Amino acid sequence: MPSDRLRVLEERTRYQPSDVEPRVFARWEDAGVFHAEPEGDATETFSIAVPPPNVTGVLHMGHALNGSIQDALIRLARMRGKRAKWIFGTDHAGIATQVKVEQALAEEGLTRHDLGREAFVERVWEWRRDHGSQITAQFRKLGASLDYSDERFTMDDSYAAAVQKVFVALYEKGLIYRDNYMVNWDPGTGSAISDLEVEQRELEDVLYSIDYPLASGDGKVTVATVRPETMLADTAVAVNPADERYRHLIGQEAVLPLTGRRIPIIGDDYVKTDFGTGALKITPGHDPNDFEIGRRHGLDELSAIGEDGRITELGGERFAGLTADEARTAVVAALEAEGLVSATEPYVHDVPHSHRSGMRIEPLISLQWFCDMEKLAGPAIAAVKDGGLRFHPERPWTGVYLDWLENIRPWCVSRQLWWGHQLPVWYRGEETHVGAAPEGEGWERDPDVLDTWFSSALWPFATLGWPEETAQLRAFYPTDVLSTARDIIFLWVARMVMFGVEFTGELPFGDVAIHSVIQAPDGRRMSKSLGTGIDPLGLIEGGPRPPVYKEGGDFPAYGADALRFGLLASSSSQDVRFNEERVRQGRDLANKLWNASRLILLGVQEGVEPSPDCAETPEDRWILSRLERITERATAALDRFELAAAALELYDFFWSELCDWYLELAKPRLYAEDGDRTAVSATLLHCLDRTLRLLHPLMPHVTEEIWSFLPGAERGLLAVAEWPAAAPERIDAGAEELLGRAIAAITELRRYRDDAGVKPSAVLPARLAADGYDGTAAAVARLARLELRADGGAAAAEVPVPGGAVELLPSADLDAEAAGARLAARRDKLDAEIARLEGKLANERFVERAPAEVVAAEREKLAGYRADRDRLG
RNA sequence: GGGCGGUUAGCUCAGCUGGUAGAGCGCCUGCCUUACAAGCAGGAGGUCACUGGUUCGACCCCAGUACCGCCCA
Repeated sequence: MPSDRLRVLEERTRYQPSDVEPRVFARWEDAGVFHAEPEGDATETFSIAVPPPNVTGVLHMGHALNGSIQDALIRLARMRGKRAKWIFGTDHAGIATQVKVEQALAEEGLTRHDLGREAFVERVWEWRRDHGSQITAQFRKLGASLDYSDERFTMDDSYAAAVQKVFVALYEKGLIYRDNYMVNWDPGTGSAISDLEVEQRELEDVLYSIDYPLASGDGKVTVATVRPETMLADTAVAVNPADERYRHLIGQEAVLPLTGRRIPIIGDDYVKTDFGTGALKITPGHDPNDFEIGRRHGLDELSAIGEDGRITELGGERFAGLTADEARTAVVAALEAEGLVSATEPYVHDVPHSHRSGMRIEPLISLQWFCDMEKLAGPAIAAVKDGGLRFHPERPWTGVYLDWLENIRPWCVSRQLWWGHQLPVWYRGEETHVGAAPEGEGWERDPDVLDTWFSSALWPFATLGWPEETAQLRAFYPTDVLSTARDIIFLWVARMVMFGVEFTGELPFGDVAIHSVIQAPDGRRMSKSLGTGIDPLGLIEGGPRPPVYKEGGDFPAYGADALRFGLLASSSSQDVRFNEERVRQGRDLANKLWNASRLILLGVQEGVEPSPDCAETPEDRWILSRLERITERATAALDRFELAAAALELYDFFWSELCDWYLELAKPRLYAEDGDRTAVSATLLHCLDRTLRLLHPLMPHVTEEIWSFLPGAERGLLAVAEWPAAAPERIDAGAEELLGRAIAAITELRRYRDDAGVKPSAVLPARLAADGYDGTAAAVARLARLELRADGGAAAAEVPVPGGAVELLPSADLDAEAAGARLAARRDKLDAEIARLEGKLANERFVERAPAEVVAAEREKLAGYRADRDRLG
């Protein structure tokens, strides 16, 4: 009779995550297991700084996967007895948040300019108060053991102080400077954005060939361009000095149509002779490549398009004030009127677009603040080369990281936004002051804010109180691991490393775990705007399938453990398509765990506690041996950041070895009415205890819940139970060999029965004529449904098994003829194998050159096949 | 233009330092066998993209080709 404590186990034949998960999570939080004090014994610490999610964001599949990975690592460390802190917080996400609040304002018919800067920023803070905790709640639903009691925000006062200190320090070192430089102007947000926020999109444009008359009056030079409207700001024509057609023109001048301006014809290797006409109009003010060429040749930098996206006074009365698009039409018309457009052709090319607003980038020369990254990159490169910083998997990400750093470009860090860290820069006339607000009259603060990524580059140490020498900083910095997707290597990883080394003198983390980007099931990018996004909460709690699923219907409530398992099991170094089946596999695993636990916990002898020292049969020794092997393998996989391998190997062990074989083998002893069931009970409980520990980092809720039913003295929470150390001395090769035979024999016999059409319930009389079944014969007989006898006369059929055969005796349930087809097929297969091996072994070169153990193994295989073949007759 | 990755069962993906390929789902046959039908037993299904090379032996190493994808310019 189960005690009251176990009643729920008896009643529930299906595991219900929705009942369990919130309850278990509350237990962890109430016990304070997520919080790590920086003080205490000198035991080891372990920390991970969560890549801060956008404060206004919602949990997406990337968060869910990354959260599952980090949580597994943190939980593993916690179980190892380390003071494990998963640093929690959110990012103010300048552009994204500002856009969101502006959209809300728009619904009231307002713009941020109606409110003014101060009121607008206050509005954003309000928004943050109202919506900022959403993603926190979602991380909790995932079971993430973040230290929620110690939350950071990149706009906290202390964090802002850190940002300012970094800015000022870099400025004083000359690494931050103000310059007129070409930037990616995003007309959508009205701000400059960094190179990393630009994405290339393929677009069909028209390539125009335009004639520029030579100033000498003697002929013309024809240039090709997709942006004719920028010609108003042309300051040169360039040709390749190696180009025979044009070489003689270098040094001459052309007359810029519509304006009459005379511009030089220059020679530059950049010009491709086989593209377009081989002559290039140079517009340093509106094209990044032209900008570089312009600087090389000392050309003027004119702006025909302003920050408002309209033609400047450079366009004269005819064009000034037009949008760039309108100007294109007008300029082409004007050129055509003068007969200067000599050709047009469709042209498909990559065009930069804002990752933020989706609008086409307008390259402009603009006065911005830049960070010179070259000096900072040196130590970041060295960190990888001297092994202090390790990527997992090493390839190809180490190379990607190094390539970027080795070709690093200045970083435009100012943004024309209101929400963010306003630059600590003041101007008065020609004076510039950088730092705290200056004394005196007439200073005006630079209205721009810093790129959000500038502040997130400080995340691993600013969250711990830097620049103050806090206890937290001492205990938890450097952090141990940064886990993220490949698309964030430059945005976060590299910059965190650069700033970490520069300001703390230490790498912010030693290991970088790069995980898959999860694509939509149809292979496209997962994105809300494409309608290809899948909400992780919909999988945890159930809900309608999003539009990517044509078949529609609802997701069942798979639960957080199922989602975690599914994501971890399908994540590798490659990008992967989201696979609902893996989540289902996770749910099935949770259910199987629940039910295996029911079998064990409701079946064991009362008062017995888990113990690995009670083996009394070969199968006991076998499962204890297997348990040590999986412990070793799973631990190694986790330590190598191979979460998928850990998940799948644990699944395999639990399902295919523990459940399919050991539980079945143990049942007779477990159910025995008389006698002492201590040994089998203790061993079963030990198997369960160990399995729960091993699976806990991956599936924390279900394992914690089952843990609470394990017998024994006050066990405490699984979340802080000890991670098992592998005990190699329990590996028992003899038992593994013995059970390997038994399992193979049972499988062989079942196959025979099935092929011979024997009723599943029939128990066949049989005689064992094989060696190596000491202590397992009874189990073989039971699981293959045989009744073993010593006599019985002539066999009706022989089934080859390792070490010999099982002779099936005549009985009403056995129609030996029915197995004929199968036997014939098996003979054929054996004949083919024998022929193949004979051929291989007859090859002198193989016998001579292959390692002796390989040859011996092949010989042994051949002998085995021949013996089986003989038995089949 | 430069670089990186992929191509393995119907689908989604594993496959460690070369020794005749695996999982989940799907499919077929049987099972309500007292933990689990979200289950159990058995089965079918693969010229590992293509072409050469190295090797006793290649999914794995090398060279090239095709297609798909990503990053950088």
